[in-house]
Amino acid sequence: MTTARSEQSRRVDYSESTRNALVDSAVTLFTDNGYAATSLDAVARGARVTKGALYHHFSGKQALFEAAFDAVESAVSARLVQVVTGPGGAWERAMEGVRGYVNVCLEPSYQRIVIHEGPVVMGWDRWREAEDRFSFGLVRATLEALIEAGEIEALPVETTARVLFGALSTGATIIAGAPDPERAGAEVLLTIERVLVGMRAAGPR
Amino acid sequence: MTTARSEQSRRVDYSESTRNALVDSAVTLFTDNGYAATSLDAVARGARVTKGALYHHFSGKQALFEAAFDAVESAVSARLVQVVTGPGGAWERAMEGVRGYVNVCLEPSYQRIVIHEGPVVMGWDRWREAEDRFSFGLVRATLEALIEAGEIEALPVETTARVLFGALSTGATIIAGAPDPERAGAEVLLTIERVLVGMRAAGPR
DNA sequence: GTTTGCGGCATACCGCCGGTATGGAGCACA
DNA sequence: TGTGCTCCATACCGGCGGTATGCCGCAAAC
Repeated sequence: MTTARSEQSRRVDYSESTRNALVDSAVTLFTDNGYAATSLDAVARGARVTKGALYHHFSGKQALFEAAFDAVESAVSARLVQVVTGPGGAWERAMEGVRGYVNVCLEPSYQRIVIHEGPVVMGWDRWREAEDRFSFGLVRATLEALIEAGEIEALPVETTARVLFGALSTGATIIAGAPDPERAGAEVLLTIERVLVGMRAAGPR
Repeated sequence: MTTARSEQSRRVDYSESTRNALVDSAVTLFTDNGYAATSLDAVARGARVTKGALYHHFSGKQALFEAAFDAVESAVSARLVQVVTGPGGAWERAMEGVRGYVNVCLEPSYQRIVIHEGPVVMGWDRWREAEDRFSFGLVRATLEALIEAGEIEALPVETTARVLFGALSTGATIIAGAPDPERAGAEVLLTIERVLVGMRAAGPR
């Protein structure tokens, strides 16, 4: 790692590092205090720079939020892809994906920045676009795989995937806010599984 | 209606009227521009008063939002109760309730204030409490009725109701944002119905 | 009818925060 | 060694949530 990045000049190294520090600081503060209650001065302080640096790298508070959003989503998606593309049949991989996604939703950063504040801060349309490239895209792909494998009967993929995605994130929110997360997690998984099994319908295997 | 309210003094009539005007103005502006982009001066102007009046009736912006929230929810709940307590068996009433709720979710005020910004502005815990007294309470009660009538097999009511509620509101959001709401509405209803039918499971009738 | 109290609201003002304008420091390239 | 451009700091502005203060008029007390 010491001699890496030798391709680019030292100057852009510094710049990248500053930008990353700003994003990290933003993720932390947005997660802890929410978008509205987080001041840009605080974000800059957390990255040990001033607002001038922040406005050099980002056009404004919204753009900073979107950068934080992308950072969280990228990390999460990378992990989920591993789970969903593992060994086993389509059904097993899907169920494994459900478990994996619920786990992801338990992380405070994902829950607050991506699920809760994302649609409000970015606007629902833009949030929807962004989601297509990340975790929702995975849910949709998994559902398509299930249909292609004949595990569940054909249905409007886009709509079903959206509704399922909503059910999943809602479930994860329940778990995170429950007094007994262990128990709540089991119940949520059972509920989602029951829904999927119900869709298995006519001739599953 | 002319001689109504004769019990209370003219002064409190004025006060109530002012308060209602503020809430109405808040509902309109929060719906159109969202919480963050709505200034209290604008709300006051919309009610043809000043910020002094606003702060006399409400402790701050959050309290004003909650008043708007309650106003929207009250109107909606009243309508939904009519639908759910209509004639017919438990299953029919439930399906009718689903259709009714999806319709409710199509109203911009309900969608933006209650579903989208509510959890963010009020905080998820407080939003959850408030919801118990309104539309979520209805979903839960309907689900309980279904179980009691033996239409679907027993399951953890609270969790299932929450997940179902999430699926419903997500579905409504899809419809509202779809290029062809007619078609999207049909698909969402079909999806939710299929989920519920899947739960009907073992031996309903 | 006069006085007194107080609820209902307007006006003026403060501090914080998002955003902008400006300038300086240092690397790259000629 | 100039020259330009990237990267960032400093200083400042305007808007908005929130507060302090005071007036106006109804209503009860006498």
